[in-house]
Amino acid sequence: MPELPEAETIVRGLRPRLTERRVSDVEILHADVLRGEEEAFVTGVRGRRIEEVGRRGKNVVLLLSGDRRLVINLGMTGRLLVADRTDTPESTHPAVRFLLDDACHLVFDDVRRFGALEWLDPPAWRERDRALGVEPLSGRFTAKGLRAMLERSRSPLRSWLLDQRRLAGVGNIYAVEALWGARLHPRLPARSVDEAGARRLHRALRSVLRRAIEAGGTTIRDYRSADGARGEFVVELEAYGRAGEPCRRCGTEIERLVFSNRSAFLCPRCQPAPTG
DNA sequence: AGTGTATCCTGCAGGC
DNA sequence: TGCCTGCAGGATACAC
Repeated sequence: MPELPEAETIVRGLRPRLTERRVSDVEILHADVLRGEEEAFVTGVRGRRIEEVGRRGKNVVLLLSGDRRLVINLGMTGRLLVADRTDTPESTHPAVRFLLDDACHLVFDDVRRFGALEWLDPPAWRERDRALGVEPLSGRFTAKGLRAMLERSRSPLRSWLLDQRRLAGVGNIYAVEALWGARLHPRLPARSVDEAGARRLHRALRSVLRRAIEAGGTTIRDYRSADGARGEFVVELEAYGRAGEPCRRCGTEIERLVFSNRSAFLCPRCQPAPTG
């Protein structure tokens, strides 16, 4: 999906355009992207004002009047596009359209419809928020804290990083990139990372996420920001999608390996395989 | 606790 | 040109 940097880029684009706007109407084109009842969703959202536009992990969170939240998980191919008219060149698979102040549209567009839109009251939001791990760019995420969390798990590092209950917002691209940056093998068991390794991983995670936000995220194929722009971080990827190409640190060919049904990429020299 | 597998769904690239 | 397979940024449920 859109991972943390892509969600953050979308949020920054949406914020000035959505804040203080009223949702005057909602049009559901594909009800399967709604979690929960369509009726409840429409009546819950319609007529409310958008007070804040935020992010939690990979989720875009719109705070609506009456302390309700519209939580949007973009899945693999979800987009949130703002447009004056109903249709834009970027909106190829509209699933939900929000009419704002009878003036412009917020379109949730999703080719594969793995995305999910949910309308939450305060208790449901608290529960959702609690289920997600620490924000990796917040001050609460420290190298020490990371080390302590890693010590409690035998899970391979790449799987460990993808679990949203531990860190919120890291997906396959940035997990792979951070592990390359920290010189740690994706299959290395979390608890065998030493203190220096944990410090490198902490630093690499924050660095790659920050740099990706600066570049407006990574567009492989479908991802677009709120105004339809592509994410330019793709040219800065060191490992993800580079199988067979030389490692930019040592020149060794980047390898692809598959586990947990997903591709990982690594430099076999910089990121030595765990022994045993 | 962790892993592999399947599922949701569509599109695209590559091989033949 | 068409058909087939594999692959894709995610989340979740299941069996083992």
